[in-house]
Amino acid sequence: MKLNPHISVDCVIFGFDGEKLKILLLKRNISEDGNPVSSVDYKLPGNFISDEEDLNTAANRVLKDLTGLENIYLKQFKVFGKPDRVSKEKDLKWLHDTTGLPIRRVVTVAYYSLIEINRSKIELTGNNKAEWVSIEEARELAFDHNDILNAGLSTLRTKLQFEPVGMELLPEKFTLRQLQTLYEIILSRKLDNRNFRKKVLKVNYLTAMNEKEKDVAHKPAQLYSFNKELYLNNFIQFEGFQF
Amino acid sequence: MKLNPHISVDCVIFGFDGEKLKILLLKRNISEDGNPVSSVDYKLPGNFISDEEDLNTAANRVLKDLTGLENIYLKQFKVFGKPDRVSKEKDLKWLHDTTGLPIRRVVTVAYYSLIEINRSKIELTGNNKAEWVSIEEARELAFDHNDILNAGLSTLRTKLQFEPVGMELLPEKFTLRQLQTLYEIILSRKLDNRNFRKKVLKVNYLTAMNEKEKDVAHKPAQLYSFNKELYLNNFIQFEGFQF
DNA sequence: TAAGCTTAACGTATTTTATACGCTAAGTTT
DNA sequence: AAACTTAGCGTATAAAATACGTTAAGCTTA
Repeated sequence: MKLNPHISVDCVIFGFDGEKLKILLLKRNISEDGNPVSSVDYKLPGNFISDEEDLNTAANRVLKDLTGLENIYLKQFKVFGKPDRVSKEKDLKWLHDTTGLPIRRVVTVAYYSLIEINRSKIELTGNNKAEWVSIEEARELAFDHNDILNAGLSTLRTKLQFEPVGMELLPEKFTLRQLQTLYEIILSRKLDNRNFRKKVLKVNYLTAMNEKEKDVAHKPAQLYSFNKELYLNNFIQFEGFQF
Repeated sequence: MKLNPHISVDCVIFGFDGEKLKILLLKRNISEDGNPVSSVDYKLPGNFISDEEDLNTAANRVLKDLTGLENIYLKQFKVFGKPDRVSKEKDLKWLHDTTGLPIRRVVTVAYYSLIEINRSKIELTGNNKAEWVSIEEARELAFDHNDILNAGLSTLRTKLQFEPVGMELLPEKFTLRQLQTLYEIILSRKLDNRNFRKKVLKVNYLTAMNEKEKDVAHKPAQLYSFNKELYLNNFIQFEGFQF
């Protein structure tokens, strides 16, 4: 029996809660026959794509179905396509086909997405329960999803050096401290706050709001917002903060 | 009738002849019924992949079948997958399937490759004739191959800024002048030769040979080679020349 | 209410890196 | 031997990255 190749889209969805970098995973608590499973299983959100669907459309659909959000930062970053992808027996139960056949080979187009964690209304019902998991805890994923996650994380780190993508993970109004903490966490190192501030304020696409931080036990900081249009207009090839 | 998605691998193969940046294209001179065609048609080398084949393996196979070369710089850079990819009637004749059906949708995993132009023994026979075409002349490609080519070129330019990939396009022994010319052509601007030399000689992965240029009508230059192992060992995340 | 704590916010000195440009050397061609 | 061409070394200046000092503004607590 010859099986056709199937194309799926998987998304590494990043979020930031102010302290940790997180990713949105699907947790399988209950096996298909209704019995509880002993081992906890996570997988990246994803789906097979239909013949008529554009890849980017499919990725956006996965994101919308899960979070309810649209027009979100979402970029393709790699394709995974080993034919022996499904090697472990237990992984087979994750795989469905419209024909009901098990799938021996899947080509996965991997996307990474940056979303503001509080805007997402994640789906808590159903068999696949969505959950924000911090990077350190996100190990032991199904299939080759660990590889995909690591590749996505590496892409995010690299991207951050050359394009101001950090703002996508923050609320519309944010302080420079929040931005710096985010950079520090993604890059895994401390940054000098005075130099960070200098570099960041040199660009013109950060607009100071007429507003300050509230309910903090110290001097409240100025709030800023990211002017995406202004950034895109001045964008030549690369622009961002290099640390 | 429901058609299954098909996955193909297309390669943007770059070469450098000392003066121009070129890409390896397949030229179709004769139509399928044997009559000459009026319009010249080019396409990128590529192939459909079988169910059992790894994507990278498939790309390497395309490269080897065409040039006879193995272990060549070859990197995946983007996936193209609009369902309406085949829109023009004339493009249909390029598409085959093992079943003989026309293909309505193809997902293409695009690779770019850097090869030393003189090492390739390209296949000059057969219906699809391979030809090195300079970038400026490479217009009017079949399907969405123009998009793929442009994306590949953009990837190469960006990559060059951060990793020393230029050497892949040069012979094993090369002069700094050759290297500079290559950089100038890919980046489309003149570089100061004294500063270029300073920056390039600071790295440790360029080894001076005990040999000089020959048969030139001026002072012969020192020959260098690229020590790939040394580069990869010292490689942290990015290293290269930024101009 | 004053002292102490925390983070915001501004500034300066130093080092490193990038850029601009002058000049001599070693070959070939005429 | 003079003219020509590219190789190859150096220095002076500008720009960017880094290190670090200091005051300000609000909150908490004694």
